[in-house]
Amino acid sequence: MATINDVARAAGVSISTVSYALSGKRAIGAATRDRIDAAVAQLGYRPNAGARMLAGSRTNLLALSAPLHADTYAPAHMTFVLAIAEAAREFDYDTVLLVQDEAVNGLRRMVSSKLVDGIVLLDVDRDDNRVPLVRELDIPVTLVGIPADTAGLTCVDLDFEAAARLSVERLAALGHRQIGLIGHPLDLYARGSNFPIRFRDAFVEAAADKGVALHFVMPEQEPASVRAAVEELRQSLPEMTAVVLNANEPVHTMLLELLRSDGVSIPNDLSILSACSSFPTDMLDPPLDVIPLPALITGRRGVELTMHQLDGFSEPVVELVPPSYITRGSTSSVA
Amino acid sequence: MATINDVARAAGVSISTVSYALSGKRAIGAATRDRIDAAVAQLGYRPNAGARMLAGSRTNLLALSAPLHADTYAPAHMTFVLAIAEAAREFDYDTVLLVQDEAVNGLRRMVSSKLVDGIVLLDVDRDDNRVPLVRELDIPVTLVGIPADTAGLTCVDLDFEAAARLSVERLAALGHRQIGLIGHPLDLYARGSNFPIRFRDAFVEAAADKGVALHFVMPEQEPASVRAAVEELRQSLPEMTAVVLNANEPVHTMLLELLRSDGVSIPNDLSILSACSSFPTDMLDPPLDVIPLPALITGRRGVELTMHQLDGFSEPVVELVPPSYITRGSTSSVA
DNA sequence: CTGAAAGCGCTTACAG
DNA sequence: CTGAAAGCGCTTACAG
Repeated sequence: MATINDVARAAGVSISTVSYALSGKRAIGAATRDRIDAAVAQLGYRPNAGARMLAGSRTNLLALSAPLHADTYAPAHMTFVLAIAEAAREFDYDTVLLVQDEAVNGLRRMVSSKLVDGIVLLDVDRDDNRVPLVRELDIPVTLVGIPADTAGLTCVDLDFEAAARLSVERLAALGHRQIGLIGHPLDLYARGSNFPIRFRDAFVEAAADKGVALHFVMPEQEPASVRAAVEELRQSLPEMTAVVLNANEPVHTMLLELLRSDGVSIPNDLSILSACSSFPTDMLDPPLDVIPLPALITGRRGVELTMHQLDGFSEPVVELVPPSYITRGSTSSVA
Repeated sequence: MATINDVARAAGVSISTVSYALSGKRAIGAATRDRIDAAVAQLGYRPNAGARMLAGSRTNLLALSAPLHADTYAPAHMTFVLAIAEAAREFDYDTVLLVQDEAVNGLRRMVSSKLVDGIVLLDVDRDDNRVPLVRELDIPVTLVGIPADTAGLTCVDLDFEAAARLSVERLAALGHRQIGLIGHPLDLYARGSNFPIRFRDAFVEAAADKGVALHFVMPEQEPASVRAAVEELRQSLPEMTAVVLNANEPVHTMLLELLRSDGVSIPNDLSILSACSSFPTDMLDPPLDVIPLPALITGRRGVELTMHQLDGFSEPVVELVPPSYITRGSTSSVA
């Protein structure tokens, strides 16, 4: 493998000139630059990562802490991981993946061995055990997700509270007075999971504000449980005209299948809105109105905020991405 | 951050002694070792990753090439990624994640910058564009999955052919003479995806061997498509008494839901076997007999084979993990 | 616009 | 059992 010495020799310059030509950190004569570029291309030279880390101030490596809980929904999770790894590449960074219980130890290891320049945390719980560690770490960190106490932290996430309000407001404006809310499985809330709780609480509040009757169910991801949940909604809200889903894709499919076999027509008999979904709802039958969870946007933003910190921009911020509403014809006004 | 010099000074020894004490590469006096350990603990010393990479022969970093196709099934994929990242940790390795179109360029970058000691490839197609590159790379590589031409490559995967034969043999032994096979969506086969094709071809062959009538369908992951597939099976095989699923979890759920609403009793009316599934089939209703796709085993084995190569063990091998059959009561003999 | 040289923090022969 | 020292391949003041 060619080294910077080989390139310097081939181009007839010193290694510092090669280094500067490659980093662009000082002006280089056109002829010199051409000779260097040619030598680099011909030798297939690529700087040695270890040497660069040791001599320079950057490792060009980013740690992605992605602990996976038993109840982690893989597709959404994968979208975030992808978004972050790809965004990192745009800044010429590679991503070191930290999983599972390695969460806290792994972060410590990354930092004290100076392997990475920054960290992005995924899957942040309200009361996340990585947060205390992150506070004392002297390295750029961004949380994708909002813990209970954000003091001193840089965070980014969809504005779930605004998404919940938007859900209620849209349906209330269409005349709906009884709305069923289908949430995630119970244990997610019990564990202190982040966004399901934020969404639920804001939804309850917005419903109260708008004078909308609300019932909340948390089915498991299986047909029988979804069926029972729908029954419960019908019992509690005899005049229910709309359902909001803050749930995973399989629950959507099961619900639509169930309504179909019950002969329920959407949106004539029932309006349906999918809230904070990371999967495409236009593939469903029928396609559903949706307030997307923009994993690509928040994931990428997590990387950008980390890079900003690397550039010395270090004021902690909590960035909330405003929700958007996409119409697919699954809601209508009450007759 | 403490360096090896700080530790050496605190322990009253030379840095080489510290280095050897930490690596265990030569004998150290008990008293000396104690002083070094104490200094390391007190200073919170951890070797600088860049310096280690540059001076040593190992980077302790493994590249995981995990391109995600549009039709990648996230849960199975995530299980592999997890298995590999965790197995790597057991060898004191961290994992650099390479995604998407970065596939080929990313590998090149890893190798020429000497960032990683080895590579594991996931999601290997029959005719994978990473394979030619990997052949010319002078670094340990293991493919999890078997490409069409394995010359010179180290690969590991479930023995899908054996799994297909095992499926047919078990059902044939129970007296089933007409078996429906529900595969993955059509485009997977069209794209030259790896294991679905291997499974299908071996299944067809084994069925012929056993004199079993077979019909093969490839539904999309939606209720209507699964329903149509089942109809097609019933048309083609009027005496069908068993169905084998080589499909993703949602298709399982949809099929069982559909059979339930049709009043089909399992296994009395129909035997069902889930083949090469990476998710737990005992959570289904009813639980299904399964030949598991042991992602944890093959993923971990992929890492182990890479480590073997690092230790100088470099004969290319194709390791096929033998399938196992787990009974859950969803199959029975034909009356 | 370019070069000589120090130094980043380790590992590992070489010596004793 | 331990140490002094070379060297890994870069980056970046320091000089000119």
